Amino acid sequence: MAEQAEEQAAERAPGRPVTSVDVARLAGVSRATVSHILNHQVQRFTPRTVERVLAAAAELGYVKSAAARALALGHSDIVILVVPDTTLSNLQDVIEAVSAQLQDLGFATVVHFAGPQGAASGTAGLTALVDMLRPAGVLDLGEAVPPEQAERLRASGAVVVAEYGVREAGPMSDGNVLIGRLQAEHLVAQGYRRLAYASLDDGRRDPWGRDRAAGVAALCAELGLDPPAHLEVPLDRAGAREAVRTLVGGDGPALGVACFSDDVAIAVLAGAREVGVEVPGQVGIIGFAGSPVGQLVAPRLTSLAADVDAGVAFISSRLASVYGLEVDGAQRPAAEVFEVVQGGTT
Amino acid sequence: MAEQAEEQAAERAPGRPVTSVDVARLAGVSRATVSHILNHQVQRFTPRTVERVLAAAAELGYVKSAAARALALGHSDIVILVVPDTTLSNLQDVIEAVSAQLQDLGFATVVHFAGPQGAASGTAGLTALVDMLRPAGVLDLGEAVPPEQAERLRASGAVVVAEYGVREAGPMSDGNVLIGRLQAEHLVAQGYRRLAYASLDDGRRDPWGRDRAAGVAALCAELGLDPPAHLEVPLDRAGAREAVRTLVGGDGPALGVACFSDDVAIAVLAGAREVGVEVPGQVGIIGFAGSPVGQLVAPRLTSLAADVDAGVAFISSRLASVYGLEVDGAQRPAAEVFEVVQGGTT
DNA sequence: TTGTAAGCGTTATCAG
DNA sequence: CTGATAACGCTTACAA
Repeated sequence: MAEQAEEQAAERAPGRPVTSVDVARLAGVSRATVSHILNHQVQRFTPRTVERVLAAAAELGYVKSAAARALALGHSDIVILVVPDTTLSNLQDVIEAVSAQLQDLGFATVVHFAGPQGAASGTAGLTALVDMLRPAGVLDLGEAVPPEQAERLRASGAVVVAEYGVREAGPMSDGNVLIGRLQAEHLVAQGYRRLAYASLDDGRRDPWGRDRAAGVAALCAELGLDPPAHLEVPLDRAGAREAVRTLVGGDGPALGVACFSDDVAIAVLAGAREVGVEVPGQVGIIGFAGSPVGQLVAPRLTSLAADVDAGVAFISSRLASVYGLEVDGAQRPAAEVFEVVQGGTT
Repeated sequence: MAEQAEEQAAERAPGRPVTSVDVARLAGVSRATVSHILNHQVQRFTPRTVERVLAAAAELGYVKSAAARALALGHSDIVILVVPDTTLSNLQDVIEAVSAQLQDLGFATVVHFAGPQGAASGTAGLTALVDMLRPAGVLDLGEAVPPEQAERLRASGAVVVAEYGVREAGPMSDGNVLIGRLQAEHLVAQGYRRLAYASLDDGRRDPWGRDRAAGVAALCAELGLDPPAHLEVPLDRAGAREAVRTLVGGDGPALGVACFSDDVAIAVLAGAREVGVEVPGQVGIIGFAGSPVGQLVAPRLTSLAADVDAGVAFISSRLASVYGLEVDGAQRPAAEVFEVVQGGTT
């Protein structure tokens, strides 16, 4: 059906995009009728008219112009998903999951990559996008939108769902706290009584590290363990070596390290190898994401895998609630979303 | 200056955005004059008029409505970057590089992830997006847009820069051939007389593999070596083992493997370890991207690193030339963009 | 050198 | 039930 429609559209008007007047002509009604039927209640029209309009629209492959719609209405059905300047291993999966969920809610998603925080140009791109699209919402995956800009966007009428920052606690924050806690729980279960959190040090921002570390710290506090150390691990041998060396000084109890990602875990593993401490004997390592490459190194990584779909469901559910839409996803990530992949590093 | 302007705007008209008619009124000219001065040559107006208009615009904090502009112009300042359904390790770097470059040219970038080739939804999504946004351009990172659809989009008036496919040779294709050749040159320089190309087998598409392999093959032909074998490597232990086993049968000359990515190289390395062949003695491995994780495994990966910024500069330069903009980037990737990172696998 | 007026495609109001 | 008509804010011939 779709292919047929598109073919027809191509045959019909080479060069000019399909507009509502085309649909109106084909259906034998006025532009206003088309607009009404395509937006408001289909109820108030003759079934036959509705049928004709819908058929005509489908046949021509008609899509409302975002520009014109935004101009007339003041806002569009588009949601801008802002990706922070952060190293995210399974970024593609996350984006696809969010897009799919928003699509089910009737929103069209466009993804915008925020540049490095400093660059003035970075926020300019998003501003231009918001000005043009008047989006139904701006979803910030993690501190990509600075507070003052968020305010400016709200002033422009955009619904900014950016509660994921460290600044105000929200589901995103909760989710990351949970991740840290689950990693810590595994380490404790494996017998490690001294914990640490390892974040990534690669020049990019890390909006989630603090929450993850907080999750680890919370468990330590509950169990009466020492507060976890925090180390920043760069993805290179020398840096990893130094980072590990700072922690495995004396001959205290074995150290369990919860890592920001599998890449960081691999770095810690490399650092441990360089320093000459035994894994998992003296140091235990658990990564995050359960990425394939983690299973290819020796020894295989222990990692906390996440169900991406379920894990990001709450993001779209937030927007849905703003617009009063029904949604089946949970309001915040639960432990069932995660699962430990047992490797050889714990 | 900017803050001042915004404050004034806020004070002046709470609620309603500043339009060009406001500027015109304040400057004592017509809307047309404002538009002319703000867009075209400032030359053709009285310095005093120009001054007044500019001052008025600044004072009110006026910003052109992108929606209205798009509507009048027929297209927006938005560029859609289409990412193929491919596993790209440094995808984020590539996207950010392209975004930054386009931003400098005055475009706002949105990223569209093309679904699996078969899925009708994937191409339909892009079509809908193009119809909605009327983008200034559609940039295809690699065979994400099938030829028929590209034609259809062009018919809709979109500027499609999608010459990167294998179908028609272009800068992108050249670049990938070059990558394969440079990898092969390194392997040959290290003494390997039997080459192979290893692509990634993960269910996603691989738009660049053919060109990379062609680059390897070309060098082999020039040097009178046997044509390179081609193996598909999945990112898991068992699969990697099998892939390696098929190639290192007898006791022929040492085999040099040029890999699609560092992840694939790590998989080949793992496979070799499992099969029990020596690296770099019996098998030499060179990855691609020079990713950090490649330097953290043991032995360290030899890899062909790429300067992402320079490597993708030609993409934005293509669009710039279409719009007659000045750009300093080269028209196609050159060898200087790449550099071999010597590790322990060759 | 500057102004007038006709669109661009959609939505909302108000008649018929 | 359906259809004119008027915005929305900007660009751009064309006229003065």
